[in-house]
Amino acid sequence: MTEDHVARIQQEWARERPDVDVTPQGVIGRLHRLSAHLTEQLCVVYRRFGLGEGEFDVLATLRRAGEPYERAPGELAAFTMVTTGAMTKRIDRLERDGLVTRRPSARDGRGRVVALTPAGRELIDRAFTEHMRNERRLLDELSPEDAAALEALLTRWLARFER
Amino acid sequence: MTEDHVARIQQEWARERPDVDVTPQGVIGRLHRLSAHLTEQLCVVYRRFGLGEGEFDVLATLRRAGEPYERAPGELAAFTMVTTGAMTKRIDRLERDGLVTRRPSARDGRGRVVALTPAGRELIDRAFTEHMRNERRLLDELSPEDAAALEALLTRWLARFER
DNA sequence: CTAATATAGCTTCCTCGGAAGATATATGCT
DNA sequence: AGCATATATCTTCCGAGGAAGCTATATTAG
Repeated sequence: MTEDHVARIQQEWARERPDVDVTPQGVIGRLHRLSAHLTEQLCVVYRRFGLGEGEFDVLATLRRAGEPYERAPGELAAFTMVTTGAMTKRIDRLERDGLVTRRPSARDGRGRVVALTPAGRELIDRAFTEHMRNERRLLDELSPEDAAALEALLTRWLARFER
Repeated sequence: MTEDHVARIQQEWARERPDVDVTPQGVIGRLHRLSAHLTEQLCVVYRRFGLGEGEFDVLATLRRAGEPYERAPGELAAFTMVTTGAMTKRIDRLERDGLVTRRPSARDGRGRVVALTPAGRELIDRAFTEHMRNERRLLDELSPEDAAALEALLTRWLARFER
């Protein structure tokens, strides 16, 4: 009852490798598993709209940019933490499905501008509403106090990586 | 200073979609990004030993099983949260590199037994020591109090998914 | 005992993303 | 201006995992 999967792993390591301190696993291992479970649940909603996680992320990034819903591929790659090569392929799929367009940049001859189509905007608006409903459902497994405390801790740790 | 990447995303959504409550992003978005950063850092150590994340996980699971360091492929798949098809291929690679062996199960004609070789055991013992040093380094970005509080919260939330 | 079903592992095909390099354009130095 | 370097995107090739189906063995119902 009181011991979860990660606790059992730690006990096994304590028996097999008593010379190694495995307490960091208690945080990092659980964070890793929790993230996997959450991602899996989020993908259920993405799939309902015919999207993968990558495509959803791109559409959402364009949508929240505001009118006229445009970004450079490089910006999209940086925001969504993938390489530019991966971004090219995400945009390829979205373009094929008529959700975004790609045109040369007026300012920079090397650059491209990716823009939401009306269909893309309509889809991401519906999908995002559902997505946030889904995140709310998952987060409601925690009390509001726990959620607030968790957010503060994650923010502090994350700041060490993102600057 | 006080606003991070996720906070900026939330502000943009608040402007573009004031009808949607995006507060869950504050927790789930940060958890997701943090997990990505941590995984990236952990992979640096795996790579130093010629391993990917998947192979490391398999070797570690076998190692902490204790003598004689054996598991069924299906158990390994369940423990490490991948499909049995993915596990087959991980074992293929490890077998090719001489780190594990595969033999038929004596009890169940359908089953196989995957076992660490001496080379596999030696490698994972060295890699695991380094791995925990690495996790310690990453966790030390937080104060001990914060780390303990975070572990408690993650444990509570994770329990909702793993039973 | 036989037939039906369940289970374990593997195979095939597909999607996705990373790494490295190619191409075109931009920028900075002299 | 002219050349070297930096930048933005795309291309190619490869590695890893998922989904679905295959095969062999085990288990259960009748």
